[in-house]
Amino acid sequence: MAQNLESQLQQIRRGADEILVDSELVDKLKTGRPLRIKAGFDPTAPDLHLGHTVLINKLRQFQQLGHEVIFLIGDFTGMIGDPSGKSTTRPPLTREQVIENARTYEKQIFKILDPDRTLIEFNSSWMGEMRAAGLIDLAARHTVARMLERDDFSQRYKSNQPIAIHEFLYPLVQGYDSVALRADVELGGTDQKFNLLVGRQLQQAYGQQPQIVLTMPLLEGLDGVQKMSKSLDNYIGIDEPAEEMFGKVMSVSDELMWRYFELLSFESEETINRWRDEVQHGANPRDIKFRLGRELVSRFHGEGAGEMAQQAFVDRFQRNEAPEQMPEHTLESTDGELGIAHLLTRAGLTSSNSEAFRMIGQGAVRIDGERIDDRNLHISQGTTHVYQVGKRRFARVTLI
RNA sequence: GGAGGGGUACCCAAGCGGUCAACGGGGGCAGACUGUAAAUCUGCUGGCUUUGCCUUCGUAGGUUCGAAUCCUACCCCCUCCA
Repeated sequence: MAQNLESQLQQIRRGADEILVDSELVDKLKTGRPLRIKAGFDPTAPDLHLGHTVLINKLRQFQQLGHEVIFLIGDFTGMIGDPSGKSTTRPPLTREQVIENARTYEKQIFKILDPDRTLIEFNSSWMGEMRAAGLIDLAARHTVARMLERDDFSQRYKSNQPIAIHEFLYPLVQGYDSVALRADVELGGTDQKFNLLVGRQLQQAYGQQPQIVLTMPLLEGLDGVQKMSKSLDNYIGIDEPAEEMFGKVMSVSDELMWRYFELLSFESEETINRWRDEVQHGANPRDIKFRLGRELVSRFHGEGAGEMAQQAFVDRFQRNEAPEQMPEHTLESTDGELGIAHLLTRAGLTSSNSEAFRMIGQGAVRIDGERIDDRNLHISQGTTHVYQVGKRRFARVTLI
């Protein structure tokens, strides 16, 4: 199972932002024993998106290289609330929320990780046992000055915003998790660097070899600029319908596509480089993007789902066909008919009559595939048509 | 506690008595084009019983023929000083 050192290192480094300390990683790999790879997840975000999977993919890679993966669900720390990058104190989650979210995590990650070679741990299992004396002992191993090195803490401290004592405990507890698990390597996003380094420091304080810290970049969202996040609505959720997911991948710019390949694809770097080369020599980037879409959709929706999603995409956007599945509505007419604008709005295709009129004016509205331009069109009772606004909004409406 | 600056549409940001449903940018949507829901170009981006009407510029009043623009009070944010 163990591959030669150079090849392992090359794979591990792929996409990584930083490896601290690289030479120590080499030493650990040289021992030939399976390393214990830790990654912690704060169970506050039960719906994973592709941004989260960057880290999980890296875990999978370690797994395939024969190492032992520990997926740590921070159910205990989740009750504290990670202050990283936040300017204000976060409200803690309730016990029930944490447990609920943790279950969702477990369900989702095995679309990527091999369940037989993944150890799932909850940090409540040791933190819940820890007595106050233990916690104070832990707190004694780190200093306030070092805590204040962290940028967000120092910002808040300087600008006189409150920092509750428990927020200092978060990095300590996360670091202690590495002690409890005897982690060899810990993965995290670049925003986790400080916490990960506390782990190194604590491990040494408890007489262990410090873990290697490997940070992964935060994946850019669909806009290509800001990090993928739900609140910015620039994300691809791993639970999204196949066609939706495929479409969103296709909407990624040609440039950003390569970033997605690097961080999300399981194809080898050589293969990806070859495709990049092909595009430079005139190949259509769309076809390469198709591959990415197929790979990702199949990963989350099962073998063959990617091909089907691609076919649906081609039918819809290249041949301009209506999708097979669309919302159905039955609307009541007034005086035996209904104005087109009202119909579109009541069918949910436009958000207001004014918008409906605008769409008609822009030539965006089709009935059974025929473009209409009469804003005063009335549809008569007893008819069923497929109404379309733009390329993506469809509904089959029956008027009674 | 003192001094000053500011709150405008999804976001940023102009406007400072009528020509303002409100410049510009971002985002979003649509159209064209296209080898893609890439890129590029163009348009749209309050509502309605839609070519006319109604409601918006922190909140509530007031002045005026007429206010986002002036006045009063209140709420909220920011900067500096203590």
